[in-house]
Amino acid sequence: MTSLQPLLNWYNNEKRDLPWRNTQNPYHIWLSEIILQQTRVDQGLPYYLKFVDKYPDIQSLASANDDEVMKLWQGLGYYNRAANMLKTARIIMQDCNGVFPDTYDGLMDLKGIGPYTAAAIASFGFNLPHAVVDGNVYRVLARLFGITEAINSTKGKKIFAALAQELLPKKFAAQHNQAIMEFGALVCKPKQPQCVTCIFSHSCHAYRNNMVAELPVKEKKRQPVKRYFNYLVILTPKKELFIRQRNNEGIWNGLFEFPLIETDDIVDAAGLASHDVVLNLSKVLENDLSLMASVKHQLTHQTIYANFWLAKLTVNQVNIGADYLNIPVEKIHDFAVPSLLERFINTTLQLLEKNNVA
DNA sequence: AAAGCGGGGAC
DNA sequence: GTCCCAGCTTT
Repeated sequence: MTSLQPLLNWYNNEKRDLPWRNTQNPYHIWLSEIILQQTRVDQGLPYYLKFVDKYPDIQSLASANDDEVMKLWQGLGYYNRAANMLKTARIIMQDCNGVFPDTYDGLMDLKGIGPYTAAAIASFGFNLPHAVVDGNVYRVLARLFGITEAINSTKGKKIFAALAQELLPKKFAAQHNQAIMEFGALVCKPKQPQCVTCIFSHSCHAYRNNMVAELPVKEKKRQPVKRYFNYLVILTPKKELFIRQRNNEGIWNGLFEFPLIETDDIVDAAGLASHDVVLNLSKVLENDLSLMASVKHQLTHQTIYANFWLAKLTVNQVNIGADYLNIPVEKIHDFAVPSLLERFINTTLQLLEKNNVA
């Protein structure tokens, strides 16, 4: 295996029709690449269409409202991507006259753009000879060449980056980069790769040596931690509730949520009574806190057990802190919230409203 | 070098 | 349940 020459022909015959292909508009390419970071094409596609429609150029994005962008990003995950995208759009407007940098190094200076995305924009947008190395490329090269170095080790990253660059046909950088990623997504898949009909089956090191299932090698990750969230759904007589924007550099940064009490273990209503927010409410509660829903939510590195507690008040005004917003129940749909809350809002809270129990 | 960051699809 | 996806930032 010394050349990936058959790849371009395969790509021309088998490629999917995707809206960010066959354009050299750096803004559109950048937008698609940010959205697709650690995100499947099927999942990212509707978001790409929404963003292009609402923000057709970098100027419209740069002048957008932060919370509005976050709302459009809701459900896609890795929310710092949206914040960094907005920062970068504004920097390009202010410092670069609205024109995207057209060099790899210039792109690398921007927030949210790393080695992969810089190579992608450089090749797709400007046809510069920089090889992309994403999850697909790691897998394809590891198998074709039988590389057992871990793809998430420093040494491994260097080896794969150098090999990818060496294999790049410099006159066809954009096509080749698209092709190898598409090949990884459609043929050389993580599970059940299509080895029998693969164009490289005669030369693939992993296939010839029965190592396909073992490659690529990845150093193991740690165990998810368990967290226990208690959300207070505080309802006033005139049907308003309280939310707050997360601003702690942790998960869901920039999203909104109900008042949250995090505990070290599962607690009941009595176990919440000693916390400040509940103490502040205690004199104006219509009943004790009642459990509305109990939900398990799996993130990559955290397992969140969330309980939603209904706190019906006898008064409309209550002082639980300056950073809380007091909004009519139906306005919750205007705010970007974690998927965990979105599901609760569209099920349990919706029922509560409909039955007019509130 | 290692940790942290989402959500969903495939198996 | 596990794995992984057009990765990047921070420490």
